Amino acid sequence: MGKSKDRRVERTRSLIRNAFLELTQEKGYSAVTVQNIIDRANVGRSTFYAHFLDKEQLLLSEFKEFQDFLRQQRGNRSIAQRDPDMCVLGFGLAMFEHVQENYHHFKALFTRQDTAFLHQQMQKFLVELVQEELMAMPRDVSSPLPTDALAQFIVNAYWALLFWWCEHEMPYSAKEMDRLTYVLITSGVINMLAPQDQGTGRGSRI
Amino acid sequence: MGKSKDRRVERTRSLIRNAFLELTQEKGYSAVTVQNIIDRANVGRSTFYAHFLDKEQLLLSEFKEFQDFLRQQRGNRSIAQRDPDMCVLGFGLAMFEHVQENYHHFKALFTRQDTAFLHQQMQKFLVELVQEELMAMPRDVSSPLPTDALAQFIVNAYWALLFWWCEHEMPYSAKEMDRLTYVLITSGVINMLAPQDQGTGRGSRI
Amino acid sequence: MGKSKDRRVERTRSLIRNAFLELTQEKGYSAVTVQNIIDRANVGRSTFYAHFLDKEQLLLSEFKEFQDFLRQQRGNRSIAQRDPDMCVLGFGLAMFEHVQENYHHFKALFTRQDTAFLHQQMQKFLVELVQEELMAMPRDVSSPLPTDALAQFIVNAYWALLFWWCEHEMPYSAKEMDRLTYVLITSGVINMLAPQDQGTGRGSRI
Amino acid sequence: MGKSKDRRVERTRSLIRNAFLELTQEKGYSAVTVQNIIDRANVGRSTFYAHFLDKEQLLLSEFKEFQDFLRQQRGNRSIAQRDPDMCVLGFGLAMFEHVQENYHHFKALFTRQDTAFLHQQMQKFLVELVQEELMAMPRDVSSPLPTDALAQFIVNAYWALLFWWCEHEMPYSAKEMDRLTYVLITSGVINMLAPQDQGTGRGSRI
DNA sequence: TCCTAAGCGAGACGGTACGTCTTGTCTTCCA
DNA sequence: TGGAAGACAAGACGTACCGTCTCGCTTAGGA
Repeated sequence: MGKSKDRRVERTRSLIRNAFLELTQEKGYSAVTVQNIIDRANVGRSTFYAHFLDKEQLLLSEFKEFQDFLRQQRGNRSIAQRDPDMCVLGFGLAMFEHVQENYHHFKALFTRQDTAFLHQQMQKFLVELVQEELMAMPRDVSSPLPTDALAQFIVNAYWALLFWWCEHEMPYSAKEMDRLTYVLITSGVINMLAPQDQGTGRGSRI
Repeated sequence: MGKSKDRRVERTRSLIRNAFLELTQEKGYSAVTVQNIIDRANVGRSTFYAHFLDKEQLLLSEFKEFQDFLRQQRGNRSIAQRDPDMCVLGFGLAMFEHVQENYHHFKALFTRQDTAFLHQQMQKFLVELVQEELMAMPRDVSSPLPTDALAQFIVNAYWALLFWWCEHEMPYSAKEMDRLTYVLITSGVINMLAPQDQGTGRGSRI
Repeated sequence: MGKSKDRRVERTRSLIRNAFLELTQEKGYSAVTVQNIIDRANVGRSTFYAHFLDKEQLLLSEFKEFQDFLRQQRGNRSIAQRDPDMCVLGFGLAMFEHVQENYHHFKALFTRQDTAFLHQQMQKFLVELVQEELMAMPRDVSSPLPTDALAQFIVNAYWALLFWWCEHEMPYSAKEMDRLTYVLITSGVINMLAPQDQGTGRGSRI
Repeated sequence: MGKSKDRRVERTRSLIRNAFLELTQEKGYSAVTVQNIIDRANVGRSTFYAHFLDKEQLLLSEFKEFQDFLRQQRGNRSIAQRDPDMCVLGFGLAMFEHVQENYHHFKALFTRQDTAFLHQQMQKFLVELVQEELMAMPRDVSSPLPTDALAQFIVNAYWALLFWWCEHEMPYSAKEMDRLTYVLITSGVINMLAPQDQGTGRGSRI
């Protein structure tokens, strides 16, 4: 009863994804044409369109699993809660680590000025993720900024640092980056400029 | 030496820019074609290319004046320094106000998912602006993060809030937005969640 | 010897032929795709190609039996020869009658401007048929036109009238059509314009 | 005021038509792709489609002038009428001659089995031409066949002989072909088989 | 005031990539 | 294990834009 599918399907998808990955790293996302991809993958034009709506969706599909992975970090909260620092921003370390592992791929996608839709898609996803967490937290209702604005800020901070990190060939470890970002977000720039009290001793994460 | 120029030149540029503005607001940047623009402007195709390199540069040229305006805020520092809050982040209020004044234009450019290059261009510009300021500041050399990373963080924070503000039809005044962003950046999220000491009393701006 | 084949084979061929017939009548031959046929017939793609070389051959195969039927009329000559009119052009009446019986099918195949290969195939077949007959006849060797040209003329005449007949929803009986065509071919247009001697009394058919 | 058009337009159309002609003769009509044509003509794809609806219309447009030429033969009737043979079927000789002059082009278009639409288009045109003439003639209203059927017969006869002529590398002169066709049409096959009175002495053409 | 260089509209053009379509082959799976 | 189902490569199609170009017409500004 298991639908079983044709084994070729997975092979073809794989050929296409790999060809795309290679080409993206070689020439940058927007310079790659569908023709390039199918030539490299030795695949028919219609086959490409049978599997992916277009080049954009192909890229986004690559990030679906990344998103699932990040979302899954939230599931680990029961463990995370034992470590009081591992809470709302639990996805941070995982994200830095994942990017580090697939450095070449992300580098190609971050340095070029195309792929904006990717960034927006990812940020939108993260905003939702963070927002859900924020809403679940007990917090002062008189807070001046709505939750979504706050989430926007947090995600952008992470993204900015992630971007910078990639562009500069990862001068810090993933753990350090996560830590630094966390401090910036929670305690602000002050601690970065005049690190008198280092901010982190202040209590549990957020 | 006074080359005097043909008066028609300015007229033509204006026709093109207006047509472009209208169309962008109607259909979003990426849906507008050069053909659309020249039709609306009643202008020949070659005329368009005589004045602008392409559609992208046309948009960027619109932002050149915005950038000059923002850069100019730095020149006002002598005055600003009397108000200790008006320092490195002096461009903030001006930016919120400018966007507010040209709301419809910015709204079209912010809500859609195209125009990534614009955002990147603007952020790159702002990063440089902020970075210069940061470098001019006396600061602890042992600061864990390099200046450009810090600038990246600051600019992204402003941009994230600006974006959010536009998307939600400006629920706060420009002054309030600037204030909130400032607090987020300097003192972190803590103050937003549990606003016990409001953060601003902590000292002069950065 | 009668290995009975697989009954499914015949069933499948039938499904395909019927689907094809329906679709041809609905949209005209050339608008029908192999995909259309197999969808309508609930049959796999390879199944189609297992049974027919391609769409064209499928149509031609439909006409094979028609051709056999027409050729068979020559076999009836022993009877035909008693009627001196039933000779070389003996296939004529049979052809008109057959078309009349399968009017809807032929209508679809004649009115549209595709199916040229069908017409050419049929005409080629008829030309051979007629030519054989002509060659068997005792005739003046000094005849100005070669036999095949003559056969070409004769067949085209029949086909032209058949075509016209179908297009105009068969305003005459099959017998009348055969008679008229016969007269046109043998005695020419003269008799049609000024039918003084009606031409048919001139002797036996050709 | 005189439209004058761009001179390039005519040049481009010419390049395309020539490329098409060459290719058609080399590989046959249906084997020629639009890409082939524009490659050979050194012309952009969109340019092709700006000038011609598609490959089919390109071919038909080539025949428009042929049709005009044939129609024009009717205009010569005032002269024709002095020669009583030159009347309704006046287009015949002109047609055979024209085909002879452009033999290679027509050969390519007649021998292959793809171009059916061309034949039908030309026949439809000729049927109308002949029909108009027939209608203008004083004739017995009791004629058994409608004018259009008669026209169909006449045109098909001409076309059949023209086709045969081309396929066999023009074994007769254009004048002879016209004569033979004329006799077949007016007096029927009888005269071809037993050419006792050659038929032409019978009076004026039709 | 005339003349001439430039600005301009109009739009043809070569070119590139797109997403759709159909064909005939080839592989997998299932009864 | 033989035949149905359908995935696949191949490649033509017609469309949409792009940025370059060639025209003449109009018009401003210097002579």
